[in-house]
Amino acid sequence: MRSELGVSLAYGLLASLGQSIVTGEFEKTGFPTEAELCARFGASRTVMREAVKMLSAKGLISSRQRQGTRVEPVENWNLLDPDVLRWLMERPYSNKIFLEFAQMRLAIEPAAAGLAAELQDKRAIAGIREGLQAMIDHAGQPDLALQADIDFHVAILKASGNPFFWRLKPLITNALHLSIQLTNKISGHMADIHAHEAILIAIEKGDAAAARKASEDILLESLNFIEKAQAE
Amino acid sequence: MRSELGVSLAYGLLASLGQSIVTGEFEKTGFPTEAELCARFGASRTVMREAVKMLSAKGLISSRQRQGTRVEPVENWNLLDPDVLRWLMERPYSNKIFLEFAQMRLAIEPAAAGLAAELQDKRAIAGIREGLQAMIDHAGQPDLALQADIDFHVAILKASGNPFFWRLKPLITNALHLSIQLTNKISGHMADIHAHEAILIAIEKGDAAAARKASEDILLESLNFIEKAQAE
DNA sequence: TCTGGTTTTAAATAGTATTTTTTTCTGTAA
DNA sequence: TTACAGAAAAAAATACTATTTAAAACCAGA
Repeated sequence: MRSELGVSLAYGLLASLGQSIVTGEFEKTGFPTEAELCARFGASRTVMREAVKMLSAKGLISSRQRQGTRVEPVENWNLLDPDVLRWLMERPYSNKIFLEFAQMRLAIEPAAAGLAAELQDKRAIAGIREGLQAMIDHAGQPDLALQADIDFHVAILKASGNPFFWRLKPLITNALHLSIQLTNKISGHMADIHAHEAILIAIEKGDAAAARKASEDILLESLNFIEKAQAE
Repeated sequence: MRSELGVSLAYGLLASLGQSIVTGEFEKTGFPTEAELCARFGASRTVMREAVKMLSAKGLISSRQRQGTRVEPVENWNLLDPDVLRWLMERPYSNKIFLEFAQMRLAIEPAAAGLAAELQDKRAIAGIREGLQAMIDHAGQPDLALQADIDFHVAILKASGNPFFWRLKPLITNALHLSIQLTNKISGHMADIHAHEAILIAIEKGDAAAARKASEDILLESLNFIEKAQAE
């Protein structure tokens, strides 16, 4: 059996099961046995086991002989795994995750901006500038502007030179995608170009403290905005 | 064929291959084909494919029909995956990763301490206090003291109430394990109990700014220490 | 408490399907 | 006759199916 859309069958099952797990679909019933899963999806046991193994590699489930497979408690999930993060986003989101994202960004991004100012990786800094320029160029087109906004913030992670910061890219990306859904509800809101530019200028000058501060300012403003929107 | 030590065969292969990948063992030769891997490890194709699928779930490799399996560039690895992190640690470490860990801790931990002060989760704060007490009790025993130190810092992540912070536990744990190897070389060095207590007190008082500051102080001191040690 | 049966995952084995690269062949034009 | 283009065939690798056996853990009954 061939899955839709070019993805392999195992990856299709991975995505399907992953989403089901994060939406709590198996909370009451428990995770099905291999045989049940095969029957439900019309796949062979081998390929189903591959999907199950991938899920267990991401911490979502664990299997033991005779006992079956069960969904792990959320605290064992690899929340920073790009796939897990995406599945979490694809379900109807709660206000809580909004706040959690904002808190993470507030920890990560100013630090990354500070490191970028110290490291002075010209090539990476050029990437930040490109993001800013795209934000300016596409100010009228929400979709493109959002992508440019994301590119800008992600470029800062990259410019930090620390691969661990860089790996938080999916989290930042999702956070921005989410927050735009919220801010778009407020009429006429758009990203503050000048505030973004302030980060870039500080990084280019090599002023780490100013870069941290400028990044923090944007994020606090955004947090403020989120809280106001949620109060309504 | 049964693997050593009770772990299932697939997980044994996962660990073995994972380590080989992060140590760059396949850089020159390219990743072997399924058939070669089976021959080398004396395992069936099924179980080998399960291991390979888990590795690809962690971003370390990718497979395509006809083309074989290849190791992904490092930037695609899920560095924050606990397994990947552990494999990275099990290879001879470089000074670079030391610094990268310290940078991450400096971003994460003060933020977590600040959130913990705001949230006032009494139960979780009690966990921090237990860690501190264990540090005091086992001051003379390096192994136990290290574990207590780790427990203390990890408890702060938990007390932040943000599951994304909590998920960075493996990173903090590894960072502390690594840094103790370094600091132990310096005669008579031991964790500064008073500095740790300052974080706890600030959190208990609900003083987020002070908690952030106290956490930052410890980490900067530790960073300082690392730089001094590396200079030698 | 032991023992045997049952259930469920773990692993092995063998074979088919699919995809993509490489090679080979062939026909046509110079 | 040679050169080249395009088509066809072959090959190599993973993707998937099917089936069987093994091992572990639980449960029931003696």
